[in-house]
Amino acid sequence: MHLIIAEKNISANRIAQILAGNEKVRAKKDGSVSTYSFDTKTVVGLKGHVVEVDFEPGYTNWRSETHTPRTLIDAGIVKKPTEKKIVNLIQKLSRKADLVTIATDYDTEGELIGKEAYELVRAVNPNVRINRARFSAITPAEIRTAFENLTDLDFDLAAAGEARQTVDLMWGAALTRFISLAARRGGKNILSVGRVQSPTLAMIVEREREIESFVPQTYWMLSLETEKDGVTIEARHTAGRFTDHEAALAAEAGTKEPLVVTDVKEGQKNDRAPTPFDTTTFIVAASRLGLSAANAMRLAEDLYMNGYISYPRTDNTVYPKSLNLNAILNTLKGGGFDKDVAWVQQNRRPVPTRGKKESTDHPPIHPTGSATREALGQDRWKVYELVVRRFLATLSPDAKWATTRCTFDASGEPYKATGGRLLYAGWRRIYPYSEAKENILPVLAPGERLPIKKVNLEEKETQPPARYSQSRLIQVMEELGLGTKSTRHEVIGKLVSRRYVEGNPLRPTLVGRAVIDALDNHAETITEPEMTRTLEEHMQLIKQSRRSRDDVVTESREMLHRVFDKLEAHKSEIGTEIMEQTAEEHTLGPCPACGHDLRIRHIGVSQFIGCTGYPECRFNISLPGSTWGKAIRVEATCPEHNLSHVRLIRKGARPWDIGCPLCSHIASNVEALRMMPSMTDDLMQRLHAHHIYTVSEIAGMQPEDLAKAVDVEKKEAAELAREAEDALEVLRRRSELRKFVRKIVPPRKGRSHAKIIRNLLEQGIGDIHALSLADVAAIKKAGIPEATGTELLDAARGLCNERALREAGVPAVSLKKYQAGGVATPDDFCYLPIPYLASKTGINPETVHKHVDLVCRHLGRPAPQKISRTVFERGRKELLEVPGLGEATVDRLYLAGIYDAATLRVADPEKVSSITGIPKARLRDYIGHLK
DNA sequence: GCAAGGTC
Repeated sequence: MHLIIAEKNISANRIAQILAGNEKVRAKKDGSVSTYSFDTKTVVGLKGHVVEVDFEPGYTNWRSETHTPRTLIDAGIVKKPTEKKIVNLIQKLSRKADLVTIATDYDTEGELIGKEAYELVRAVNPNVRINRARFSAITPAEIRTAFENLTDLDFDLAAAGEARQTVDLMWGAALTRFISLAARRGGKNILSVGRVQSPTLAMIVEREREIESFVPQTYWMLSLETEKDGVTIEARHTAGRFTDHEAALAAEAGTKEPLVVTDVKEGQKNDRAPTPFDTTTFIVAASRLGLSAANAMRLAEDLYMNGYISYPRTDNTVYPKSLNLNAILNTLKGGGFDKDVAWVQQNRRPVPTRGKKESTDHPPIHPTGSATREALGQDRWKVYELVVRRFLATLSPDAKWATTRCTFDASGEPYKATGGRLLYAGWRRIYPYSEAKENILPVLAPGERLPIKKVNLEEKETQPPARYSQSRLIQVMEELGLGTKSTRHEVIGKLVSRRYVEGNPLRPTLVGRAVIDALDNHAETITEPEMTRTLEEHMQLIKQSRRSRDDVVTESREMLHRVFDKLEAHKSEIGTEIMEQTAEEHTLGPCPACGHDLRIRHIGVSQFIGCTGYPECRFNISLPGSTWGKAIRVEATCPEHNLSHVRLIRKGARPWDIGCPLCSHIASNVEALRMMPSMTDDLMQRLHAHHIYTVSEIAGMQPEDLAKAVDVEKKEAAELAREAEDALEVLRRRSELRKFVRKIVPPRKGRSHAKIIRNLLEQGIGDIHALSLADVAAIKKAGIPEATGTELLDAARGLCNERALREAGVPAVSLKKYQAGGVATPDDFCYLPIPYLASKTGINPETVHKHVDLVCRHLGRPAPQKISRTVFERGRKELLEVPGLGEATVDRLYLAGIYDAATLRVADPEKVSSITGIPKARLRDYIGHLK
């Protein structure tokens, strides 16, 4: 069997189809992994890297005393499978193979991925022949040629990739651990460091610094308006920017009629058709359509997986010879682009445009299938149309412009105007994404005199450099060689998720700045793109067998040791610097009570806003628990309280904007304060003026302090505190009700618990006790369906009964026995005869009496007489001696208070029968017997 | 819990 290993499933399938020719390919799924077989060949796709490098065991504990971050530099490195299913399948197939061909992508990572597959094969089949197919596009011609000219795996090329892996892992992991530990950050808040991410972050930080330190310069622009044949012409002073105001004013004053045309130059300009899309230019073009880098890539991958466009991760801007451009045009025919395709076929440029970069891995991004707007949906269609139009544009002729340059003299002051007219639209009729603005000047001749309609002197300021947009950053990263076509957009995502940067255009956060500061001061190697350049040079040498992988890695290890010499010497300094700089991230502004800073505090799952003046100042604002989202500070500030706004963020959920924490605190407590009977608007204002916002604060205050604060008598203050206590109690019960309802009523769309509680409150149901007394109709009105409502009522009643009995003093253990015997309510205790209770629960009648006595007393009812155990047992015996009277009947007689011969003898058969259901005749027999 | 690189 000939096993062919491709880089990914989709390539495996296409390689199989091409090699099989007319033969049918059998696709088989083994678990979740597909194989494609024909003849004696089987093709299987990897998933890129199926193994990952990691440190040898023993380095998992970040805080280990022996395995410190520095020891990671010299730690052994192992490869471990990340895609177990694929690894197992490859090895299973390898055992049976007599030839293995590695057919991964034609680039460094592809060679490394190929070598990983090679090692997996060798591990189970040491003797099988393994060779390599190299192709730069999966087209029939390329694939066939590649398989007719099989070569060997290039181990030097793969070793270059391995060197990169090792260097990245040890630098990244060691520095990440060091700096996170120094700044005491763990879990989700670690501070990551890496060869690509750190220089990228440094660029964003650097740009922000430039913006902050930018000093705007004032300058002046001078222009005039003239007119010919009713067309306004704007001409600018040839001096351009005037930095000297006096000079600008003088030029303005000197601009006088006559205005004479001094020169007219007509020319032509070629407007070159755009070059084929690689990943970066595609992302830039997509960002003009309003798509973020990550979104553009997601949509492109989707289109690729469904066969509409070619592989979207490429560095190539030159169509390979093997790519059949005519066939692609034919594929697009008949669809929504029919007219455009026909035009391109008729007017096609002799050779397609080509960009500066040419590589072997994949062709430029181009359409591969025809699609409709309906089938793709809005966003995918936007991207598909962009790819199609770009492809067509690269085959279209250049556009041509007629240009006019005109100079004027206004009594000695020189002016100029330029015009442009589109002579031939060429590619511009296909590709409307970049605007081409025409400015048509009227026909002018030298010596002609024109009127001056207006002279404008505009004062302007130089602008700071712009922040990086995502797409601009990706362009710059590419220029600097940072990251790859597949990873650049992910790096930005990583910086965002580490909360190093935010917004688009990208701004660094305080954490982002602090990390770059620390690294710049003590480990600048990792913040500079230079490191990537050097690494690439070294990789180049490895590829050419001029240096070994181990040699390059050893050199890198030594460098990292020197970096650690510096870092470790300044560990505590680095830590405090980062912590001090980032503390601000949680600081919101002045405490209303004492003026110190308010700060967001996170303690476990709970979070709140506290005062840095604690414990002298105890002012604080509670926040929802972190399950609702982590509280962070946001840009906006409350003009009234001068506090930063707060937001709760949670993965996968929309952010919850709390806004000004103090405004929100006040608003959410007004209702509770109004529950106090003596509360007035005026009183509330006085409380707020003293930074007292909650009923619990009022309840917790000393009357004299409260009296002083709101300027009332001490007696009144004491009354206020009492009212606050009552309000608190109501609130406590309300919150208990909320929890209770939440536990029993499952949440459903359009039926939020908040809404249910509101409805219940409207009906006067404010706690569990009130709920237990409600009827199903009322519950239904609150928006709970009947079945759930009944369940809710039963649960509420059960809980209230149990509470009443517990409160009366019935011990928990006995309570369980009563409940098991069907005795659940306080009424049961008061009205059921003691012998019945004792018999039903197996509890000693004397104990039962004690419980009944407790409950009756609690309810203010008279307690029944005590029955001793001996009386009870003797009575039972007496009753059982009556002929025809059995155990079951005795238990029923208990219900009517009959427990011995004496009580039975004096019983009224009529009454007893109605209670117990025992026929009157039988009762008369029993009584007759006793008499 | 760390990187960057493949791919989904």
